[in-house]
Amino acid sequence: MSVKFGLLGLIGQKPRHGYELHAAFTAIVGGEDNWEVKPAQIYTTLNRLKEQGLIIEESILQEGGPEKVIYAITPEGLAELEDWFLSPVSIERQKDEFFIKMMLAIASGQVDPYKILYAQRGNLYRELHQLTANKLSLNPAESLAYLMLAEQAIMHVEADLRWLDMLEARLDDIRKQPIPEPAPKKPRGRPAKGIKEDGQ
Amino acid sequence: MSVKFGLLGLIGQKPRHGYELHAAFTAIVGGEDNWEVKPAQIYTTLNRLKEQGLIIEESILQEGGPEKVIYAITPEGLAELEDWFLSPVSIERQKDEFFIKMMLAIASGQVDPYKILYAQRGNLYRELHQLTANKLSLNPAESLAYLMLAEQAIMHVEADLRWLDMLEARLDDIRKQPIPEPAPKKPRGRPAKGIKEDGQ
DNA sequence: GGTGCCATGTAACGCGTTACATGATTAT
DNA sequence: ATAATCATGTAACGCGTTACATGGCACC
Repeated sequence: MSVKFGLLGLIGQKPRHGYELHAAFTAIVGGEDNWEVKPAQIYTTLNRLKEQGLIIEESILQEGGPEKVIYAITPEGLAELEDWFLSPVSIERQKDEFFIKMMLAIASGQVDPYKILYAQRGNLYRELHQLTANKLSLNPAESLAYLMLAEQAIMHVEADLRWLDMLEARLDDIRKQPIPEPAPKKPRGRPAKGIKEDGQ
Repeated sequence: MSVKFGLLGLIGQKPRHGYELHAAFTAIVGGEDNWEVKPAQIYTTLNRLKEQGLIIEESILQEGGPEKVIYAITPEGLAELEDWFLSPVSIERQKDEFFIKMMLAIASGQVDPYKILYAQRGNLYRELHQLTANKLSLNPAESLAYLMLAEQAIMHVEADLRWLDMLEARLDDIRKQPIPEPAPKKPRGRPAKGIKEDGQ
């Protein structure tokens, strides 16, 4: 959704063409290192926006160079954009692949969970180092916004590291507990709402 | 990728059928509240795994009930699974929709950035409250793993809240800076590697 | 006979990616 | 010439979602 509304918002500021939108979007998200958007996605998203009637092809320029298809926002697009601005950003769980790996390693016994944990920690420290280097390369006098982005990424990695420490301390206890397997096949039929199944 | 390898890992433990895998996967990720996997995704992923030769249809049971298609892992599947276990989990940037909203609001002047910031903060506090309530409802004696999951989510939200505080403190300064627009159209042609373009 | 679980799918769509393909302009 | 940027797209795939569709079993 971010790309869709990002483009819509940029077109809402002033009519633009695809290539320009690609550059503007990349600039807004803090450069390619932070979020690389492929041209293909820009153009397919623009087509979808057009099909949905949120933008229209305004004109095609040639100004002594390659063709440029200029898109402009429609009243419907403006309405959707305002909705988006005012609606809260949903906080999505991060579908943690690491946790699945961990649990499967514990459950199957095929791999040492500590090995996975240490690998992850090494990875996070490497990431933290890189993020810090990147942050230090920024000039706060001219790119405060990017500095904030870098700061956010760093804070998340630091949180992950602290969490890994907690996990390590409790790993042995977790291993002792029965692996969360699906509840052992309830008897068939209709348990219904108000029924106390094998009530204690 | 998590679903793909999650299922592969579960089948690697023992042959299973789709419905069972759905239950087992849901259990491993901490229940539907944490990560709801739709049956449709299970079955389509199983088909893809089969097409890739990582699993095979082992048998079809009927045992006086509905049909069950049992899948088993292949040697190729086992090899891929081991690779997955040993490869580091890539740390993905979270494609932050909130940041885009913020930057667009600042750039366009159509919406008050503070309004968006406060809305987001309210949202995060609501989320934190819910996560905390959920955490307290867990019994550490039998679901330590889930407790760790809850803890991780809480730590992330807390980090987001601290970051929002930083952002608020600097918002006025950010607004004063020129909005990061794409670099003002470099002259055409070939700048090449070692050339100092309009060197200072 | 209805409710509800067990069990399996298909079709269409949304979003994103990789890879491929085209062509014009301009500085060297 | 050729390298590099400007500019636009298509095709195929991967992953995930929503919605739809089917049918057996068993309890009450």
